[in-house]
Amino acid sequence: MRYWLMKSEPGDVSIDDLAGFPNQTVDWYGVRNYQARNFMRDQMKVGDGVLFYHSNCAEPGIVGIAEVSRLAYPDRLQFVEGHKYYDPKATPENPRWFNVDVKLVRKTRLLSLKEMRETPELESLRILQRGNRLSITPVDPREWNFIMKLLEA
DNA sequence: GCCAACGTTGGC
DNA sequence: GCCAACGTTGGC
Repeated sequence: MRYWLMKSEPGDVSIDDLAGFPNQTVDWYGVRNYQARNFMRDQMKVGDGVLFYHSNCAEPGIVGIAEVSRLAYPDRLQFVEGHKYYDPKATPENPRWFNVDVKLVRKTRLLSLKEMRETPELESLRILQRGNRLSITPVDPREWNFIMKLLEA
């Protein structure tokens, strides 16, 4: 069992969008970075914990807890010609991009990027490291537990 | 909109 | 395989 932080732009899929989706589940489409893909394809298991993070918006931060609800499978959009996420080098026989399904556990208060930066216990969070741009990053169990406590408060 | 940081592409 | 050019991310 691992823990992850997954960024989503609320203009694309927000926590409220997720809450309104059938089964409160979304296929995590559109990842086109190999490191992030590898995390999904090679490491994520059903039941892994997910911090749902709003990025590229007015109030960036963690807004909910979710879980991996389906193992990685080929991202359908890589095959859709003309789509933003189309990849001409991908074929159904040899897909390049994968996604898991993510299911909402519960919405939380906003744990803002600012607050995380001001919290010494979270210094080691990957997302806070200089220059980090990865949309999916592993979260240490200690970091996860600490964040769970912060979100209860 | 700016721009630092970083990933990808493609000529050589 | 190098590396300059270009594209993207994402906070501010």
